[in-house]
Amino acid sequence: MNKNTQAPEDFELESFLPYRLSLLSNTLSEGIAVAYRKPFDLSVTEWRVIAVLGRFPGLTASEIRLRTAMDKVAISRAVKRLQARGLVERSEHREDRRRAHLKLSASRGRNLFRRIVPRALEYENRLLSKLAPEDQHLLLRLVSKLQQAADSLKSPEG
Amino acid sequence: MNKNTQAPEDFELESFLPYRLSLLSNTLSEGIAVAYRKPFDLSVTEWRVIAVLGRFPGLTASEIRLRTAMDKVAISRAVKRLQARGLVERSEHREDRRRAHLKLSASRGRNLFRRIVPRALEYENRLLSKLAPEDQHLLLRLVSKLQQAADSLKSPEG
DNA sequence: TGATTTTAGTTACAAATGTAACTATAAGTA
DNA sequence: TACTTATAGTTACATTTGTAACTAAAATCA
Repeated sequence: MNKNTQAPEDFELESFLPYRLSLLSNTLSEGIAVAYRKPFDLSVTEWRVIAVLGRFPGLTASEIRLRTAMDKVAISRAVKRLQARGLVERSEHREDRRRAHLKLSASRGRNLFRRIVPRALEYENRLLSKLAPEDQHLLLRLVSKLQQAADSLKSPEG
Repeated sequence: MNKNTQAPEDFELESFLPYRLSLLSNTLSEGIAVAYRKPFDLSVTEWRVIAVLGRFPGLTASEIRLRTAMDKVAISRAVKRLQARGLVERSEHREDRRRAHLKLSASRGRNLFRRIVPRALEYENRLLSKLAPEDQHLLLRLVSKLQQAADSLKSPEG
């Protein structure tokens, strides 16, 4: 399935799937940065927090973590900064004072969200439009499959 | 091609391609780390330098950069550490004293290379073996296509 | 040839990220 | 209830990574 045989001397990094996906992911990352980092001064983590809260207002930090596989420290930092910028608000949790519900602020936060999402989607669309429609579906299906496969290898005896 | 419409409120990060590829790439990264980071104390960049020099002995740092899209500072640091550990050797460039040819040391360096490559390939194989053979080909083809697409969007008016 | 610009690679500093320890609260248990 | 353990989230520190400035050598050019 790629040029690599089992002979070490023939190993080609360029054909190695983890390397290629890492490259691709970095390229896309740079690409969408144009949608949020440059114009709105947001880090990747901050954008993800905004994206998740835009869709699911009132989540706690832990719930964001469950949804995004981001680190809890990273989330804490992102929320702190977003709050300081008046983009995110926190409110008390009724029966647990350790937690806090988070949501985009009605004006600045949600406004930002509404401006970023179309840009992000536009980038994704421009990208996918370079593939034939059937390839677009295939790609997403295979990415899902591969993610499953990779996850299963993490647990003992995948 | 995914669940995202143009309505911001419906945006689902989980369906957003750049996000999914970033997740996938991170999962694979952790996965192959078992092949080189834990057992041999190598960073991703260090492993890449070793991989490239294993295949193409005598490259200069700039040539490594051209082949791998890694940053020149990152390469410089990786080479420095690998050299200190006796894994990489440098030799003078005949007609340009700014450059240096790099290669794995005959014993320790090449030895390491020969031990890592099978582990890396084994991980890749285990991963790909979870996909049907025709899906394996498809995946690699689509990754290539998408990389091309992403690259073309970087230059003015892709 | 001498002056200027480019290139290879390194060093120094700043910013981002990861890891561990910590605080506060809640839950479990005896 | 008192005591122990677990959880949510933060803070502090170490490590990694990125950016800019720098050094040395080579190439260009007048």
